[in-house]
Amino acid sequence: MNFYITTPIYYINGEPHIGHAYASTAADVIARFKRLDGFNVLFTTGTDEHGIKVARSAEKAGMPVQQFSDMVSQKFRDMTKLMNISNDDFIRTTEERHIKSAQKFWQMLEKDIYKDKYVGWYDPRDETFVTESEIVDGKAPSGGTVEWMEEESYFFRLSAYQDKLLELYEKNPDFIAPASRRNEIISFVKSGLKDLSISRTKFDWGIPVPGDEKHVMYVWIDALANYVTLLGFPDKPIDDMMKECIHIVGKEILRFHAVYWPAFLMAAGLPLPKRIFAHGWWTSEGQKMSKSIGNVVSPSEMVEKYGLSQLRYFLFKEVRFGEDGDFSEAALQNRILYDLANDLGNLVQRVLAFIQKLNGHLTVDYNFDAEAKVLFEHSHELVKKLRPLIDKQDLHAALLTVWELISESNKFVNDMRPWKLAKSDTVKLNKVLTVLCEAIRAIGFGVAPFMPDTAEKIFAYINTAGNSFDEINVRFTDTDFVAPAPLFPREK
RNA sequence: CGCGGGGUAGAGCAGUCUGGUAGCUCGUCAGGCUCAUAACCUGAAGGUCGUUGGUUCAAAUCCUUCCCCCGCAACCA
Repeated sequence: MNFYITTPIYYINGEPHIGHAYASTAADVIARFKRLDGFNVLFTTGTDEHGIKVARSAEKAGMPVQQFSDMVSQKFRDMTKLMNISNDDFIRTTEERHIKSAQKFWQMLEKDIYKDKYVGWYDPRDETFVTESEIVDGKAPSGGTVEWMEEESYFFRLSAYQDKLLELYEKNPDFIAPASRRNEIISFVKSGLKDLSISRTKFDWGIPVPGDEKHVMYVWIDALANYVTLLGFPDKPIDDMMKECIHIVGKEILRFHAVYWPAFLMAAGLPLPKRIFAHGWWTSEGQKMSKSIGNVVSPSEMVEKYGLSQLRYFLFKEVRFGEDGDFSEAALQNRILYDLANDLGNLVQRVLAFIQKLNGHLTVDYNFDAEAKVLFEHSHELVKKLRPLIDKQDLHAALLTVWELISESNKFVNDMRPWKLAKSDTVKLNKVLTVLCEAIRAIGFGVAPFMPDTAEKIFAYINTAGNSFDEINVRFTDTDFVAPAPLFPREK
């Protein structure tokens, strides 16, 4: 079974911050889950490098634009590494393979492309045309100063796709998620689609339009085409992967992905992705992230201060995926202390340290009593419960589900009192410890997509490879375990 | 008449689409356990679900009146 998941390709006009890390990590969690579940996964990310804004930023930085792009793109690559993102590929829109792909893509749209003259106001900040009514004091809605434009431009017949798009949304209720976003897009499309200007002549930092080299492609055609470039388009067939594709995007670029992109694909006669999922935005300590307030959250700072697993966990536990949320260090500290140290870390420690007291040897006994049987079954059901949640990108609910098993296991220890059994009933003790190892292994797999390095430690303690969910069905055998160290030590 | 989101225990939130004993996390109080990172487990207190009127046998949930808060400017997911 194939599975294709993408992050947005990040526009290199600024530095990577927590928002980029968030989108990439979300896609990473899903990709890792799917790999553990046996899927043939393609997981991609990259940078979007063309357009007048990048050209101007390079100018401001006093660098040749290509050199500027190389530099900023590298920062995004570094962020990917920092967050332990397991992407299979990293695309840059300035690469040869992409230029070729985007040009071919353009040619496949040609039946819906016509040349006309555009006269009116242009907002260079958003790279969009604005109407008179949108302009206030010479500024566009984005706040950018508008410029008068009178130029020849190619147009895409977007208006011709209005009904087809509405039909698409109708027939595939899950094409756009979460549902609230879907409604926004539908009402936008219903309000009427105008043809889209898709080329520029005012600057040349872009992909040349095939056959008319004084035009450069509109950045969004260029950027969206990355998703087919990554599949080897135009040299390889893309259908099998594209149909299984989930695009993770920020809510601010949902329109491009949920309206323009499927319209382009329909025009090109290419298959559509399965779903566009729009995530929400983070505020920082209750306020909008802003350079002037100085509260932009830096992923590298947070990783350094709190740890990678800790940060990754927080991003999906604190807020339901798809909604907006607030990033606060106090909240992060609480989650680390309560959820990670007290619940998860302490469970692993109390069980494995106890086994160390018994000479570090686990004597397996699967003839479970009623209580152990229940925990055993719940452990084996965990992945089954997670699967549908991951498939609807409900990462928050997935974590809650894992934590239910953690709580149940902690309660089980309290109820069974293995420290008493060690003195009175070693037969029962072995059963209790065996099922607890089963639970810990299941929890390790539940946590693995979110916190790969924490899962690795857990697996090392219980002699598990951790490469596939199938390992859950393999029974433990009598083994010596190494002494565990606390997973999330409290501060001294 | 601009658009959107929100007002549910001390705090942060779920539940509202598909009406039917108000739930979660943290905090507070009491108890249990002593294996474990003073961690873990159990119980209790605490809410007339912003306001008005209505529909209904029944409304946090549907319709209606009004009030309040936050975004919609910038770097940006």
